[in-house]
Amino acid sequence: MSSVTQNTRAKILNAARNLLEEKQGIGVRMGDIAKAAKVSRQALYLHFDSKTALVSATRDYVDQIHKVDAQIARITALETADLRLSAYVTFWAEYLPKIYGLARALYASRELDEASGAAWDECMVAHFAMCQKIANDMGQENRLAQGWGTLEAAQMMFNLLSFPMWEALAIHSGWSADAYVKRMLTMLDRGIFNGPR
Amino acid sequence: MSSVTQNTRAKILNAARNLLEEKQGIGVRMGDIAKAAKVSRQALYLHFDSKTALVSATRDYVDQIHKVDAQIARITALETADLRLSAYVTFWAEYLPKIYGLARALYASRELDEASGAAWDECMVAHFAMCQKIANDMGQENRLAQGWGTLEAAQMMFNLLSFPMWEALAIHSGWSADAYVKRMLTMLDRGIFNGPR
DNA sequence: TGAATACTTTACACAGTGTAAATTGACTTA
DNA sequence: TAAGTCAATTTACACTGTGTAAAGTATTCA
Repeated sequence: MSSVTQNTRAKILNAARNLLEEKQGIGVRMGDIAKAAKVSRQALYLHFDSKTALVSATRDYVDQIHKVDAQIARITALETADLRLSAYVTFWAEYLPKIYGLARALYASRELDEASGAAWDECMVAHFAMCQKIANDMGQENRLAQGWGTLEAAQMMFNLLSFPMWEALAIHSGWSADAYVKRMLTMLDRGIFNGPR
Repeated sequence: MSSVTQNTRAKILNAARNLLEEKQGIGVRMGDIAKAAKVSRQALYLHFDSKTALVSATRDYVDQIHKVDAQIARITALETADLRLSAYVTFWAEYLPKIYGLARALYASRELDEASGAAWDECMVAHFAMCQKIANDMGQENRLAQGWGTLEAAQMMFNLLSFPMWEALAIHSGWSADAYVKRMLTMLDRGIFNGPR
């Protein structure tokens, strides 16, 4: 009757999510997730083909919880490219800490197996699309600084806002979210785009 | 008589270097290196404690071949911070492709074991020191833009010139070394430092 | 002759992922 | 109540790659 009747798939996804965040994405084994979800390790393979598939599904699940799609839509609907840019960087700085463990797990195994790499790339598609859109809009508004095409601008922006860059600055160097946003916008505004207006 | 009498350690280091570059740092096993060096897999452990130690030693060896120390000394000796900055970015853009496989191998295993992480960090110490030095010099010359302290400037510079950033732009996005240098200098000059003079 | 050195050979322990198959228990349907 | 279905469990094992251990071989040196 009550929502206690959680199905196994959801139990696994929750356990995976909690464990990945708790351990910051490193050294989480299938057996650990199974134990946390109170199912057998084999049950995991009944629902997901591989560890990569599980982590990937967990990311989708978390994105759903955070209503990422709606947030992106909101940002896309903003009036000017400037507004979209700063809203997006702000969103990004709030989003990354929420999925840190998950992102780290995916990013770390990215090089090791084919499937992980693909899973990571898939995550990054939406991010790159947004960067491309903003760079495009800036181009339309004639705001690209000397020496930048829209593609190169998008690529630089994409990498400036990449996960490893955020991790290095926010986690390892201890920058606050505000400092991160402010300085990233500074770099973008001064480096790639012509000052507002 | 001839230099054919290469000792085993050197044979292993050469094999490791060639294989790592050839395979771009991914999927190179101890057995593969042994085979390439024409020694037994166990001989590797006679000379190096672990795979991480071997890769790390290979990096030292390659740095020696490329006379990295001398290059760094040359750059440090330049007159102005501006000259040092552009010489360093140029050096970096020439150096990274030469050690791509090696760097990728170290970077990828960085998260997995303690020792690899330490080995990577050790590589990065010199890089960060140079960034710090340049940011410092810029500060001395009163060239830091509004909103940047020397530490934050050094951190941003360090990460802008990080391996994953270079890899993304030069390898994945296909930027030429020239384009990389030019755009990085643009970002640094406009984003962090006040224009020349 | 005999000891030291450097390497080889063979064997194995260990971790973690993924597969396979037989078994259990609960719920459905006739 | 019996048969059938489905999800999960249990147990066992294959596989990969790193690292360890120990006995054997070949060369050099004294």
